[in-house]
Amino acid sequence: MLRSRLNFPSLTRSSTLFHATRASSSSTTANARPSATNEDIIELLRKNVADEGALPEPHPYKQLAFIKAIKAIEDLDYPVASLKSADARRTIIKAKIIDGVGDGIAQRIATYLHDGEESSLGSDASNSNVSSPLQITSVRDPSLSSSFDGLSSEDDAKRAEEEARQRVIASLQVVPGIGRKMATDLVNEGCRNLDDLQDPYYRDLLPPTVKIGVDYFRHISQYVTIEQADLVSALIRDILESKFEIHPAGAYRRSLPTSPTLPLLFLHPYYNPPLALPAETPFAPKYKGRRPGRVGSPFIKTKSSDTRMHASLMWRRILTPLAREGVVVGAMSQSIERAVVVVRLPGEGEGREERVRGVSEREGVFRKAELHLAPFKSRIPALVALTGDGEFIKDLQIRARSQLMHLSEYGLWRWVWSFSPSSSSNSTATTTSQPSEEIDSDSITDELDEGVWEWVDVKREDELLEKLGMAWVEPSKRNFEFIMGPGRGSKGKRSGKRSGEGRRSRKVD
DNA sequence: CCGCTAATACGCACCGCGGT
DNA sequence: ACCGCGGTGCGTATTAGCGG
Repeated sequence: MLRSRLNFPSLTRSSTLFHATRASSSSTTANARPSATNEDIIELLRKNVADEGALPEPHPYKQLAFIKAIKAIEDLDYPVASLKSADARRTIIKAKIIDGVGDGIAQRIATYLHDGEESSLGSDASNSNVSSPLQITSVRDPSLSSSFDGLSSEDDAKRAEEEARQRVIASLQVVPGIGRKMATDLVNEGCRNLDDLQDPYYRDLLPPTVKIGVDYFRHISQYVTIEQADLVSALIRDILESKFEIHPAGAYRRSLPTSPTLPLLFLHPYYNPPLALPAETPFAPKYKGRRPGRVGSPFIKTKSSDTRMHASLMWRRILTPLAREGVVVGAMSQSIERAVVVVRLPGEGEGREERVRGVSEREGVFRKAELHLAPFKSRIPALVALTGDGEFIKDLQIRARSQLMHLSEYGLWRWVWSFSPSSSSNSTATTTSQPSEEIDSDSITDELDEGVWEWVDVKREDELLEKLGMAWVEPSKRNFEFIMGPGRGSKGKRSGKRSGEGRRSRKVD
């Protein structure tokens, strides 16, 4: 039961079930007529088996599918009718949480449950009164057209109505994961404010990650203090197996008093996958100068199929134990090497019981954390990359490139030519092969791309900085964005830069 | 017909840029 | 200084294809 409150993929089935049954029992009392028993449904499916068998060429797997569904429904400990929704289309979706029930059988069940009502499959009778844009106005101003018949006042009303609508759309977007599109859709469905999102009707429309956002956005929009960060990291260290090395990074490691999120770096000696070489040669940069778009945040965020995800260390040894211990409440995004989660701060002297209860009662203080799992051999570059800040990293990467090296959160590589400069007849080749030469990507021809990236092992942070020609910089002094200031750097819109110290000359070499 | 996987489509957030 | 636009990357939802 506790587990079913989580929104991780492997638990999606049970959690959906949890919400579905509760939702229907609480909100659909008006139209729910759970007269149809599970036996009725089974009877219906038995008939389907027989019908299929009566055909000249019965489809064996089809029959098998019906039989499998019958078995599943027999084992159910709740009435299928409780999955019935006001909208037949949503009944179909809900019915599919039963094992062995897919599109076809779900449709049959829904048709059966909704039989006799106007709103059968295909027609949207039940939907029309919800999706109408007039829903908002009819709620806000029931006497819209009846009391006034002057044209101008009607126009005014319309304008006011549209403004109200836009206000609602804007207000919904404070929830992380809800943008313009989703907010507009929700309003079109009749959602009138943030509180409505708690209603199972709208909740069911949200992807799991956004549900977490809805539940906790008031918490996770608040900054994490140093004390809170210490509290959480200590508890996590305590819970996870001791082989894990855990480093709080980001603004916390830079000694800023607060930060919008808590980045945690996890290292485990067994997690040490082979690394891909840098994708680009030093002479074929995808972009000249600064890369467009936002600065990528470290570590793999790309897709990971459910099965791979659940086999992963991130899932089995980090997220699962932390959820079980009442620390991780839910995930807003997750992949093999990176998860953005909501964590609950442990209360004074709380044990596991109290923490878990706090999570299920939604009592306590919740904050956002980023969990990064790095390959063990990437320990140092990962630590540097996660400590930041952006300008400091950018500076390091520019230095690396100027020395024909490549720095990422995964490692440091040195470019080595695969041909000997003396054997080349091309004169430009010999000159540009000197690492000290200035790189001018325009004048370089393709043949010069021939070379390989060679791994540069670094054991300590100062070693990495030194290899890039930089003297040691304390983590607390790596707030370069602050130093750049409004004069040089383009943006000064970070709100969490109230700390006046950390001033440091930009020239570090 | 179900359920799994891989490929594809889509939505969102964010950044830089140019217009105001 | 601010706003809207377009491009980019990320993550999720959706779809197609296939074995059972």
